[in-house]
Amino acid sequence: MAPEDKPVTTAREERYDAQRIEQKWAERWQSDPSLYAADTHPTKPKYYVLEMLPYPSGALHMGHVRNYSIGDALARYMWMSGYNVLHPMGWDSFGLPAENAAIKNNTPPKQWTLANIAAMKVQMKRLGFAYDWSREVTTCLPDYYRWNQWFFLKLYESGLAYRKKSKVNWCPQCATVLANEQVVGGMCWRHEDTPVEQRELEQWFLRITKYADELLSDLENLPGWPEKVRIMQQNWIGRSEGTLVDFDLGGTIGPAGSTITVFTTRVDTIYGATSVQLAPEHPIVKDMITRNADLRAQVEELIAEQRRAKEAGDIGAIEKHGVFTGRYAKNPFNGEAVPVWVANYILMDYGTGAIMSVPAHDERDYEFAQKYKLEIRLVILPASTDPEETMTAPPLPFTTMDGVLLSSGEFRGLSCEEAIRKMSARAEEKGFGKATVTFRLKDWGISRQRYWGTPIPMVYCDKDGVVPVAEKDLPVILPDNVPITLAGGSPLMNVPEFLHTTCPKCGGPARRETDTMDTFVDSSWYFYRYADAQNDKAPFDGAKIAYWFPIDQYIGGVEHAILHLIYSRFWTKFMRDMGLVKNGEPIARLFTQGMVIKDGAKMSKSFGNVVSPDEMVSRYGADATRLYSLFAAPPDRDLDWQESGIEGIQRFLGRVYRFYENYARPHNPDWRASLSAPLTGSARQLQRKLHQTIKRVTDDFQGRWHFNTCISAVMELLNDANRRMLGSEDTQSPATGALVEGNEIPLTLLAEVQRNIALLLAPMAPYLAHELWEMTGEKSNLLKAPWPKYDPELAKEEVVTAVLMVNGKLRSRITVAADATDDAIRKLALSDEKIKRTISGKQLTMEPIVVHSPGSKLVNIVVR
RNA sequence: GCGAAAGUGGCGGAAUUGGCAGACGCACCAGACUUAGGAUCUGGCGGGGCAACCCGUGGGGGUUCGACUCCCCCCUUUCGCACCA
Repeated sequence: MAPEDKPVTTAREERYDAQRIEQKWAERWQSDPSLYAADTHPTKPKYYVLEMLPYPSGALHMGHVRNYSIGDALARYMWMSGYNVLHPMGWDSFGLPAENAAIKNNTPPKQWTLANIAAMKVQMKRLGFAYDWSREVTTCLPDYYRWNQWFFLKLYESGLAYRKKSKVNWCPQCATVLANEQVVGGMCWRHEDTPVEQRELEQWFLRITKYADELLSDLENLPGWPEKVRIMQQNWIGRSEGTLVDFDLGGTIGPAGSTITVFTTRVDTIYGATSVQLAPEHPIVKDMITRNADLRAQVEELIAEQRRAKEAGDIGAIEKHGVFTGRYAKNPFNGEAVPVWVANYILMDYGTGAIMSVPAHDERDYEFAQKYKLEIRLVILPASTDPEETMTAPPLPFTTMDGVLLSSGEFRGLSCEEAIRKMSARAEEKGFGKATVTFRLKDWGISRQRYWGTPIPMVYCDKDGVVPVAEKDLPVILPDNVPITLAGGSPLMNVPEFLHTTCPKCGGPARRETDTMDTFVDSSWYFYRYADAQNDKAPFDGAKIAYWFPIDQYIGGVEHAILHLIYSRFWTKFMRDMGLVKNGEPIARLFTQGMVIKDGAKMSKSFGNVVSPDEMVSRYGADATRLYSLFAAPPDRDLDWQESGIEGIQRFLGRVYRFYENYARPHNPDWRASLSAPLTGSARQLQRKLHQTIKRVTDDFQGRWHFNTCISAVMELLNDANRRMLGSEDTQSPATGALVEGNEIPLTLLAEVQRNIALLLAPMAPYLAHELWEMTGEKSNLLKAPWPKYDPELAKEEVVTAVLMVNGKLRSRITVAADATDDAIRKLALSDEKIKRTISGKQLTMEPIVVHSPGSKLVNIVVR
């Protein structure tokens, strides 16, 4: 090797300076706004990768960084794999915190929000996330929310938006109504200590229940969704097949009528019904108790009790109470009159708010009947019961469907399943009931008595009633400079210029709806807007949706499993029925990442364990921050943030950098030459390691997304390469790091290793990877450089370690050829000195077992 | 109560299909280079034992030549649902 071919050795003091490198590349990237733009005339296959858009609270937190690091790694990998990638970002920017900030700082919500967006965008750019900012969506701006209003009009036209007075959830802290989905264990989803109250209000609802069946059944078509999320949605929808049965009260009681309709999933047990139980808030109860002050007081106590339990979040645990109303209702199947009770364990908002009580075959009814000494009547015999021994009935209650009806008139002897079918049919035929399906899912109440949201585009006219705003008059602009208070009703009521308008129908004076929309409306379709963000004629162009949808990969926290993700699915189905889109589901694959925790608790202000991304970036760099968030845990698990861990990653990046610094020789003509002759010895081993590493990283990007193991694979490769480059101790001073004469690693191989490490790190640590790419003399843009391919032949081992076991215990190891036959391996194993010692004096009980696994072999010798 | 996931060194975590338990990193220990080291490099690092060896993946049983991995029972933690008729 000629002296000038010796690698340029730089001073060891030349350290990895993340700030310098990241500054340099950030400037280059930002000078080209089209760098991350999706191709609008695509010839390549598409890939739409999306991370949940943030609420612009003012600063990113580590959960965001983790979320976006995963998404960005995937987007960059897909670019390198030759896809036309759509990777957008936006702001879920309506919502209460802006109003709270307005009160606190005396800053208008708009100003506060837009300033936060600007600040967070700077953070995102500093972190190097590759977003197509030309498609940015900001939900609080009229060019977005006008389409919320447009959709609302379409929903109204289709009868899917309606107004109704009803009991609604009210958070006194937020001073607004909440959707059912926003009530968590009786508490407000934003204020975990604030019990939700019930208020009677006139509200706008979206008829999500129209799609209840489809929302449920289509879960089957989402194999790319986590099982957990599908189950949560399934439970939330809560489909339940059953029967409605009318129990006659023998004369009209009051305005609410003369019958009680009960809902049951087990009509087969109806001959065992010994009472009817009503929810305390059932309308007919009022009519039953008007003349009895004592009864009235007791029922009021039941209502209060239920409310308290609901607010405490432990409904389900309260002790069962009830009162007898003095009335009887007739069971239409056997004509028997059973007592009517009011009980605190009956919920008004499920089924009909009335049940038939069958103590022998329902645990709750059993408990209640025991307490109040109501009759318990066995009407099902489990199939396992011996008919000869009917006297020894099984312990009550039992709820098995695997049984036969007993004492049930003409239905006696039928199986439960058959009985349910026949009895439902009978009820319908005789006109006292029918088979039915109920859902737990309720319509989505979207009215909010708040300022910072999309105005609902409706007008109230004394002459024409409720009138929608004309499409051409959209958007209904949310006025600026509105005084914000948390007292009484929407702040918009106090803005005369907004409130007073003219009726779109008659032109007479009218007033506007002053409630605004739930912010979950904004996020129900925002991802469609990314496909056509500049469109001012329509929310989007259908052809563009047809190309990009469904979203190939959506990434976010599991806390949105129900709220956002069920609303989004509903919105898509509605748009499909409008003919606006062709897909019935918005998201093909969903990934829910784990939380970021520290010191055993979720990072939160209240716990005081928040780590600021800005601080991490300025201390360790964006690459280290991102890479650590990928390295510390598999992405679906919780991540335990440890400062020392990110230091380790920073050291690793420093080692990578020095590996290029120390061995950089872009002037060598051999540098870019490809390897020709087959390698041997140490070089061959390094080459093998390289190809194995490419395989491991590629497999993970395509499969499990265990970036932690990807990164460790690259670490191993680097360690291996460094060791081999340093050579043996006697010829090499570790301090200088210079290549030495006689080193077995050809420069072409070294160059190949360096090129590939840059490629493998490109999705996860983009700044450094770009710098390294340049250091190797590459001129092309790493962002779209082809992802490396491994050669299975080169990855293959030629000799492998065979593990020798005796009776399943490790005893020795030998090296054998990778293609050695089982017999040859057995022979070698049995002649191994250690093995001979271990098995001397014992008998082989069977032929030694030989196992081939990738990269190794195993022999188990069974002796006695 | 129901459902789901998890439990592996001092710590984060690896072991992709039943086949070398502890990869990789952190922390720690020793050494090198140094005026210095919170830089860098080298080596060590589950427990016990001088050693041959023995023990070890929450606990107990089982299947198997072989179990972190499969089956049964139990314990703990986290999450979701919770009187849904």
